Amino acid sequence: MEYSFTEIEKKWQDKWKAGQVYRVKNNSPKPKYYALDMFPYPSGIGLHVGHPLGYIASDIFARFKRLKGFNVLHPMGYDAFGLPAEQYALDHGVHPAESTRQNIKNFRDQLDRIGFCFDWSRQVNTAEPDFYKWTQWIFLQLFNSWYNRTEKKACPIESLAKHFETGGSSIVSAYRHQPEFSAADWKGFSEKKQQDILMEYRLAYCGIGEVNWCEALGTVLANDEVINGVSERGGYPVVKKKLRQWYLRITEYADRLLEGLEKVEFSEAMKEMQANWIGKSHGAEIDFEIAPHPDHLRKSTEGLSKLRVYTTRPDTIFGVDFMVVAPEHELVPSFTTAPQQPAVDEYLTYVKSRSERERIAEKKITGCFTGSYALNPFNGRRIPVWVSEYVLAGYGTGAIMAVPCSDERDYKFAQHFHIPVTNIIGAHYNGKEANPTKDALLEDSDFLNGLPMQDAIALVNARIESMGIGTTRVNYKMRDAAFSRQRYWGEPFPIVWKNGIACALDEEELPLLLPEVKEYKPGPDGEGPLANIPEWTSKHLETSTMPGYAGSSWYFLRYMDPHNTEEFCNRKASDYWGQVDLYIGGTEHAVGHLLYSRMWTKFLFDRGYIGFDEPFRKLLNQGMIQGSSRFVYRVSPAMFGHDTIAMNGIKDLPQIFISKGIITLLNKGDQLRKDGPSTAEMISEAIQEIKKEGPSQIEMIKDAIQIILSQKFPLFQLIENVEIEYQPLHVDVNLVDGVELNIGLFINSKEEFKSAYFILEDGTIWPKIGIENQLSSDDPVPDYFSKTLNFRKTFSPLEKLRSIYICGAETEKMSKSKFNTVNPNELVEKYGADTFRMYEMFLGPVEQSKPWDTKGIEGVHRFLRKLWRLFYDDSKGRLWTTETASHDELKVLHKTIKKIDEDTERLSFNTAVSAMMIAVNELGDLKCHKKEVLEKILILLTPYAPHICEELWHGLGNENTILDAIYPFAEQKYLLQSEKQYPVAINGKTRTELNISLDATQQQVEELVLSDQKVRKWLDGKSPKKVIYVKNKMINIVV
RNA sequence: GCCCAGAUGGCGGAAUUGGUAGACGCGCCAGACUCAAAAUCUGGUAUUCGCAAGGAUGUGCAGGUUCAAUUCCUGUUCUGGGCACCA
Repeated sequence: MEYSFTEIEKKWQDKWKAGQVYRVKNNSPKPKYYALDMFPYPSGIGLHVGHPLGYIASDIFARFKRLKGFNVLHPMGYDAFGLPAEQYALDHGVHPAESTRQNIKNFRDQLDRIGFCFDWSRQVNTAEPDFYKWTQWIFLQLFNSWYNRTEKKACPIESLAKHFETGGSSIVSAYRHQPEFSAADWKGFSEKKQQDILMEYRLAYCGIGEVNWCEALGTVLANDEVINGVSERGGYPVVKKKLRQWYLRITEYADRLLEGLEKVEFSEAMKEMQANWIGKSHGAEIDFEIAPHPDHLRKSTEGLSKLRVYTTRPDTIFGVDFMVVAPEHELVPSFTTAPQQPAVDEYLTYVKSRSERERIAEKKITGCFTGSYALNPFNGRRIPVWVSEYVLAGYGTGAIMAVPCSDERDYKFAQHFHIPVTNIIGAHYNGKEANPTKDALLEDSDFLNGLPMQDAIALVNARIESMGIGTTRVNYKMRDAAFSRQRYWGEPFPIVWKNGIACALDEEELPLLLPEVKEYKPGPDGEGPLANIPEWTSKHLETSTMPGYAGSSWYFLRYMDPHNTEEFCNRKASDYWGQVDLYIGGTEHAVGHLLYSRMWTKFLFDRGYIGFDEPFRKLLNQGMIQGSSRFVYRVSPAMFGHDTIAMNGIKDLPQIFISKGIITLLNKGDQLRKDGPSTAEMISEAIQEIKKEGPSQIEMIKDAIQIILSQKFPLFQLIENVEIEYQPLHVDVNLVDGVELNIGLFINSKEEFKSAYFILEDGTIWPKIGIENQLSSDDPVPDYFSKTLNFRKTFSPLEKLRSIYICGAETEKMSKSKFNTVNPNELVEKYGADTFRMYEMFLGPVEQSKPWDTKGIEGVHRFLRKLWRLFYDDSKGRLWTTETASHDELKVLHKTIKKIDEDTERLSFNTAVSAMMIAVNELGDLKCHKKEVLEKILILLTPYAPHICEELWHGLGNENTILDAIYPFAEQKYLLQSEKQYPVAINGKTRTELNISLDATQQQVEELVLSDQKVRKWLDGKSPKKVIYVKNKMINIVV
């Protein structure tokens, strides 16, 4: 009996499907476990091998937990709204719903082949009305809530209105409305005014924000779509534009999002990233008077008398050498003096064309003096006020006091514009770079002189407060989340505008369906495509749609109760399932999706809709699988001369490809030099060699090209004295084995490659032509080729020179255009789903990024066949027996149980797979075919390779499914050992090994060790200073 | 630029708490079986010196702490991810 995986996998997938074995109920006497994947965006490219990495991990864990007696929720769905579908619609006129449906079908088909244990009856799709109805509903709850800072929770907006009626704005602690108003004021306000005020308090509110505006495309662009200040599509100019936008007041949750990190099992790196994103800082806002200037009288002087800055280092106030305001700062126009006007205007125009990313990342220092001076409140010193793009309007007050001696960016700015630096930290400042220390004793700092900076902070804060020129302040780097998109393919806002007031639709009116459109072009004035629909605009419905992260902020709750038409999720269901116990997905969601979903969860908790306020108990970040692209190097037609090409037409150009090693050689090793010093050294030596003979070697390559041309392409000729030129072309990785090109596949892959010629790694030509044709295998290699061979040997002494074509390799993001995507379907067809699953796990730790490489998959496949052969022989049939297992066999079994159990539990799947291989190897060596042992091995393996295990399980005579087998436990008696082979080191270097009983005492060990022959030899008569004996680890003798 | 992570043989990786560096797999080499191939099996495989026994070196780079460092600390280089409208 052979292991015919195709048959077996089909058989069990069908049976499992028919038996609905993965259905899970919302009640069970078993403890619950919720294992969740970040659901995919169903892109048109389909699933590539990177996607299933996390899914396989969660699938293994879900199956593992089920075997261990849990009621496991393991669902899957689609995050179906998104830009690519809309872009596809724009380009091809296909409705996003249609292309998305297609893509989902394709995804589902691909997923099914891998044999996941998803409960598909719970599938969600964020773009389906029965799902987004509830996204809209939750949005309305946010819209109808405000954040009560006293109670530290979200409360209904009606309660806020009541507060205003009774006590005005000052009795609530909340996001603060300016200016304050009394209860009487409130009652006197018009409805519009009241609503405008309430809007500012809502957790989902409408405001004005800046967007990347591309006039030519008539649309708003994501930062992602802007490259070097122009649109990615078309390369049109992009400027900032102010637009009305919806926001989520996530900043009100900043502290709770920060504190919540202590309650969850995220990696420290992840917590740090989130904490940095939230960016809580303690500092002070300080007012600086602006020195009067004749120009100021000319302009409106309102608000001009002072400039408010935010600083985390008030202690450095005597080191302020200049002020910087953001280009968008509202006071820039009034600060600018007449002589500086042209320069400032020019600068502002420049900044307007810059994306925020560029502004922060650019190493180039830019800025412009406004002409105004601020006055240091403590000593009246005149401080020039500059405007620069490195200060962002959205953070703090949009203005900073620059202290070049203690801040790196301020220092570089001062250097660049020749602003003198005041040193207030004495020897801590070396005059060459800023020192952000907090430990220095302050100098030249008036009343702070001699104080440690650390202590001065409080003193300055007290002083500014008593002077009434400032206040301490907690600030967050995090900004409110922009929640609207000027796009079509997203959830419509359930909002109607009546006389400029945003009104919520009634719950009965949900879902507000996304209407059909004829075109997906943007609407007028930066509005979305919905603004092009008269029936929509005539109802005064909001024309923006919600962003991609709306649906993904709560989808994990919907899985708990996916078909509920009355509620987004019944409280009983969410109480039963509770938090996601294990959430698996990529780090790229570290600060987006994970923060938003955490906020939504906290909000729903505040309003009593769910009973927990952190969605994910434990997070595992899977690494990104990168594509490893392969290149072939085509001799550039330019070498044959443009005239010749024009004469012969472009179609039938000779296709000549040069192998990588020779290309490297032509590059004089530049590429390989990067590989590391040892290789680099080696290469540089080789280069020296090559240089001696270099020109003639290059001539040889040219000769080879000339031979091909003259014999096969007589119309072409090499230009005299031409340099060798070549073009790297991406070659489909599926045509390459490792780095060796499969020439046969390659030439058949494209019409133009049919008559290609290859100069191979050893310098020979394929197909064989010219002089080689006249040689029999016994003839000596002609001089020309032997020279080439020698020359290649000096270049790369480690490599075997062979007659093969070696491709160039580079690691890049997987993408269709780079031909480096690998479709799991092909691998599943060739090796089976079980092999594919195990191979993805065997690649390395789940959380580690790595380039994809298929070449090791054979090993895993071999392992499964080896396992099969413990049960059946290909010709003899059944091997397994019901004999009683020996002690050695049981030792292997129980050691393996312990290892697999522990490794799976700690999500170390790659080492579990290798432990499995060791077990099968050892059982093979022991010729163990005993059911008693094999049956338990199958249970250990079934989470990883469910199909083969189910088949063999039934082969052993079991009637029930292995899915619900009882997980074996490791018995101590087979694991205990009485002695251990200790490594014995002398001065830290291992010199020998000794078998010593595990319960030996220090003294016994010392005696044993020191009497050992080898040890004595190494001691060489000297007496040891110390013998270190670490039980169960090692022994070290210090001489 | 800022934040986070990573770097170990020809390759993917192992070493869970500072304690034998290179488990397991790929590749490669040699052998067995075979008319041959595939499949399978056996042995070898970090580098270097050595016939061998054995020695030296070795976890990106430069230092440090320690009886002992892939692991901890300082600095540094390179690669990957994120940086707010891609998902």
